[in-house]
Amino acid sequence: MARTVDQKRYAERREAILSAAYRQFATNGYDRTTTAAICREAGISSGTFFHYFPTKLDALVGVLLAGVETTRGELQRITAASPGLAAVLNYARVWEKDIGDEHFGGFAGAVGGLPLEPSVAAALDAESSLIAQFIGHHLATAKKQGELRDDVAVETLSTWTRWLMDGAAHSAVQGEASSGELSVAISALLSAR
Amino acid sequence: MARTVDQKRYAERREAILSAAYRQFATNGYDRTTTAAICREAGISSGTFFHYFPTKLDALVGVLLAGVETTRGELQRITAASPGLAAVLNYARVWEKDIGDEHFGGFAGAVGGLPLEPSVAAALDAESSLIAQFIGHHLATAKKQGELRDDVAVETLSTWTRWLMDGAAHSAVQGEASSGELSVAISALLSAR
Amino acid sequence: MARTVDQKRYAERREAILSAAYRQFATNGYDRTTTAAICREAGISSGTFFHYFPTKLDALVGVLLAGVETTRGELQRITAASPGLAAVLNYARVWEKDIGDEHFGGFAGAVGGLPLEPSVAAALDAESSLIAQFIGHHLATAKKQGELRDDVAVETLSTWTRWLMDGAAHSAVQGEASSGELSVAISALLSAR
Amino acid sequence: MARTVDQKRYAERREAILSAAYRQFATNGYDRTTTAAICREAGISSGTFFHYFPTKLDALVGVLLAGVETTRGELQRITAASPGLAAVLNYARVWEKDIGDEHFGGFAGAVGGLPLEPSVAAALDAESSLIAQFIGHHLATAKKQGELRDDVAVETLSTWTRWLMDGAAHSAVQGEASSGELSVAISALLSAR
DNA sequence: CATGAATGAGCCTTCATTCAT
DNA sequence: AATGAATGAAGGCTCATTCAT
Repeated sequence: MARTVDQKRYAERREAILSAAYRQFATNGYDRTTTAAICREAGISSGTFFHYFPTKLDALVGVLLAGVETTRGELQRITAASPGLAAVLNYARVWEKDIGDEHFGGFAGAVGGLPLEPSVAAALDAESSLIAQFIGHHLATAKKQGELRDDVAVETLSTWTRWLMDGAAHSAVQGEASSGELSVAISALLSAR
Repeated sequence: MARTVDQKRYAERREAILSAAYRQFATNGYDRTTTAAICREAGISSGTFFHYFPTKLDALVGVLLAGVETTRGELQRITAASPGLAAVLNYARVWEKDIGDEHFGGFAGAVGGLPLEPSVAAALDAESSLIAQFIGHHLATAKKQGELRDDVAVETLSTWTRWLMDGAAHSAVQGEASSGELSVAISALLSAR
Repeated sequence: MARTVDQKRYAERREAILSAAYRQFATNGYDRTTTAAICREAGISSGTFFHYFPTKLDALVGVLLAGVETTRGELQRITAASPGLAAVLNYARVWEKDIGDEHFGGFAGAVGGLPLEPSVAAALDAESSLIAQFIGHHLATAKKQGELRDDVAVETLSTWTRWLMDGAAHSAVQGEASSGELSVAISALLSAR
Repeated sequence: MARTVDQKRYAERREAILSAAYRQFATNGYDRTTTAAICREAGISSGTFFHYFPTKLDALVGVLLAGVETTRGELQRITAASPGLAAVLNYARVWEKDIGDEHFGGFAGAVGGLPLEPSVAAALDAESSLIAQFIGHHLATAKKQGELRDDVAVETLSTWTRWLMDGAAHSAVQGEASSGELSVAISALLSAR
């Protein structure tokens, strides 16, 4: 029983630290975020921080991997609900909401500025692979169903779709809002006409 | 006479420092780049560095503004050579070459990770405004000439074009090459069919 | 328990740093005192120094405020022991001993040379107000008891008394000893004859 | 002829640098005054500064020695005009005006904060010896003329007089004005009653 | 588990002085 | 004489990490 309580307490605290770290990284960038600031925001001591994450980089990787899990869940949900082009467009809408988050841009920048540490690169790769695979899979289905234009290979269309998503994300970081436009753009680019 | 020599010498040295700073920022990120490393790479002393750039941030802004001038030159050249859709596609090819540069990605990340200092933001704005204006101008011309699809407003097409460019840049940063594809994608997205 | 020990240890260490800082400031002046020198003299690391005093200026203010407390204590002791003119003369003797200290002059100079930072000015004000009030209070009593000359207002006599004290301090800084003369001078200036 | 012009030009420029240095030292203290700031205020280049004063310390000594000359002149003037106690009181009035100068305090502090360099100490000594000798001489005369109290030795009265002057100077530095009071205090302390 | 005092390497920046022109 | 670019040593301060309690 105690074990159960401990594990719950442990998980909650870990979550709290991750959340604090995310906000700090997003606001100040990785290098300018001090572990002390994370501790303060999470309401813990520096020693405690160390219990959960041996190094600052571990905390960043933790945030990143948590993001991967969230993404995985969203993709699964969407896959279950709608196949083909609709799935991709639905995810574009989710994406658009994510990149509109006040912290998204800062966090993306914080990570981008890093000389790619292997563990960070791995987490980043995991996330983008997940998405690339999702798009590839559903566009292949869409192709079979004749939903896509015919003059360009599916693989190329997948790449272009990701470009639009990343580009929209970049715009969002610059503070240019673009509500609802992304899925329209993707549709315009991919659809058979 | 001495004046002429001095100014030339001054400009050359400034250029050399800027170049060294660019490579360092690109490789290690802004915060992890030490002024000592820039000095070493430029072959100058720390005192000389601060003679040219009072602070590390000033050096970054210097790099950025030099980039703006380069971009301005390229855009003028292209504008003079080809109007309308062709101009945009031509710049897309230049862009594709730029983002393929081994340092481009690192430098973009280095800048992105910064809590936007006003001077940095201003330089960044100057560059993107230049490009946005260029694209807007030439797409408007293209519209008049019937080169563009009719179902989407020109302003929207401009935004989508920038999305594709930024997205391709992001891909390049991730190390995914995309030789020649960008202009094809833009053409596919914009062209009247 | 641990708490008690910690607080004691903390206070002792703080005291040791303050003491080292005092000697350094007195010997070399504020600007020429390096935090490294204070650390060396106190036997601590640079990090520890900043754990106790975030900036070098904070250490100076700490020294100053500790001095204010010492002065407050002396004045209270003297006030309790002897009222009127005697109290002032007794404090003059304490003052004479203080300014004879080998470090007094240097420290006074170190502080005087500073472009008055608000926090330094405040500490300095606190000390001189304490003394001015003490002198004013006891001379007023002396006046009532007919111990003072009658041709000059009490407030003026207070000022003059402080002038003699400050002047004697200045002499001491210049290395001119003046054992026991200050209280005689004050007495000669103030007494009813 | 050219020689005369050169010498005049040299002297004027030296004067200008000294004046700029004085204001800078007074405003910011010796250590915090940069040679660059002195150059800027004097309207010269760093190289020129070096022609006149090989080191920053030399500039300070220059300022100090110029002050000694000024003081010497004042004392001679007063000595010629009035002997005995009157001379001392007259100089007290001059002193009071000097210490009221907006830069006096700062400059005094700037010098006081220095770890006594021999050349600085020498200049300071020269000035205070001048004054001590002046006071000693005129009080001896006053003694003979029966202008002084009888219960204290002349040497002691000289010391006390300097204490009052230094103390008043200290008050002035602290920003407490004391117009006209100093000579009254000295008179009250010294006079036969 | 939790705490927070302690460490010390490393960074940006300043500035007196030199010297080629 | 005058200039101002160049130097480089030195200093205050930060912060990730450790460890005794």
